[in-house]
Amino acid sequence: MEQYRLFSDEDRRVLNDLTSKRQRQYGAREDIVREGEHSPDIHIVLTGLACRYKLLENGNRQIMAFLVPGDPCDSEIFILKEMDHSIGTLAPSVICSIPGSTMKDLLLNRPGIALAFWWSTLQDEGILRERIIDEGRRDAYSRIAFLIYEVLLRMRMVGVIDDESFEFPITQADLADATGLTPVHVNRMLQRLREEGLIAVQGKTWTVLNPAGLRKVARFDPNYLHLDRARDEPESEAGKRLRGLI
Amino acid sequence: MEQYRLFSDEDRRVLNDLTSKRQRQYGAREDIVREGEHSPDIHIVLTGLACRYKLLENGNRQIMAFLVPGDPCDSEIFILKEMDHSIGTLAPSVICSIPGSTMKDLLLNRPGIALAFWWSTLQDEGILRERIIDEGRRDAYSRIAFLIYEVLLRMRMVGVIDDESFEFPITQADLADATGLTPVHVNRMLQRLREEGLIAVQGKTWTVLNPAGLRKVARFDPNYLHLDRARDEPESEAGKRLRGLI
DNA sequence: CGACGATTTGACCTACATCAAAAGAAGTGG
DNA sequence: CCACTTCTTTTGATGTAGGTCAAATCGTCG
Repeated sequence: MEQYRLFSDEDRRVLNDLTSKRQRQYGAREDIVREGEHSPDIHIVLTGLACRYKLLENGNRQIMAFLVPGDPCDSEIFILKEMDHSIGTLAPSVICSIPGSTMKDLLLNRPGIALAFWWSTLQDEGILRERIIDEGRRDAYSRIAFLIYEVLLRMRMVGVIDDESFEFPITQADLADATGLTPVHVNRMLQRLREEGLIAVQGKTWTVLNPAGLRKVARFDPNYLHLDRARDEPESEAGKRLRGLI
Repeated sequence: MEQYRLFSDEDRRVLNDLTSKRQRQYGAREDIVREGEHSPDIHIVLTGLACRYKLLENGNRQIMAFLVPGDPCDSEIFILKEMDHSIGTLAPSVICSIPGSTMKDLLLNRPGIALAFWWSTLQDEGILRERIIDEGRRDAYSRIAFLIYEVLLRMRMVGVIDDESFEFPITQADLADATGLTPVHVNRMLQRLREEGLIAVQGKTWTVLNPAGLRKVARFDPNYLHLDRARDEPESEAGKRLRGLI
């Protein structure tokens, strides 16, 4: 979250405090909150990989967003009666939870932290909107390229990687659920991306061999991630490092 | 916004005050804020119809959301350096603006109003997620049915209509931009919806002849709109009226 | 009335889906 | 360490929803 603004020492202390308590280890493919339940807490992914998804009547699953370390899952969700989607892990992950009452307090009484959460929400919305464009107007090949490029960037943003390789413990079927394609077609598009020398996959480790090429195929414009920081805020070190990539 | 929670008299007064100032009349197809600009204010649609959209490199336009009267456009957007999408009217509309500084103040110092804005943001996100499912997993016919049903419901929510007819001054090309289909195909699907006796369109007035039928075709589950109000909040009159429909 | 945008129709084409089966990986237990 | 199951990836053949292109009709507004 510090991507967006520098916290005061006090804010940072409060956040570190909160996230170090109430941690829980999840296995792969476990639900954190389920559609229809009320979620009294909010959750933050600390390590691993999670996603928002929804199961459809016909048994299909649509993954609507990936959640990488540092991502808060719905900072305001506790005010709702029930979840309109589920959140689950894709890989073994550590998730921490913060009680809704504490969140409410933070959002109303700690402007610095509230601002960071707002930024995160806005970024989330941006990502959702971009996915709509993706599905509406990009073909399968660019769509998958886009998704991979976005994950690369987000993993770099939060500092879990430093180069072009990242752990992405996901199956092609998951990717199909996220892109609205069939697993078969995802497979063919991935083959093409590999043939073109854009990416390489060994086991769960994905490597972007040609970031510029992948970005071009994806027609990726990172403005929706709002990496340019808030107005009138000094740039963080992490931000500077990231700028090399985009 | 009162859909979500009842305001105190004081909150209502503040909001009425703010929205009655700084109103501006827009024609059809005018931009309110453009991608790339910084938006120091937030906007609220008072009458008419607006949308969020993005122009793509190839000239295509993707409409990502419709904004009906009462909808705040990005309550927190003023904290960002620049917009990642544009907001424009589809029909002549009255839009009011609230300065970012005032918004910040409201969000931090008026819990009642802040809560209503949070709810609106969460609903927005829900709508975006639903659109992703729509494009990813529903066929063209249900997709259009879904969109129409959602608009009907949202118009009823905010009380601009009382029955199954509503002003929806949109072209089939707009609808194509919103669904990720071609105008030609939108046309054929609309014909089918009319043949099946589900809807009728005369000019800019759309009528849902068979709400239950349309809802079934759309496989519409309204949980993502969170009409069930907040936890532990008494139900509003508007909410009760609406419940008949869903 | 003329003109320009919106809707409609028809013919044809392609990206992706569907179905089915083979070939690899990878985990499990003996 | 090997047989066995089960999940994942890959390949091939075939089908179809929706795209593309082009022209005709319909509305509406100056």
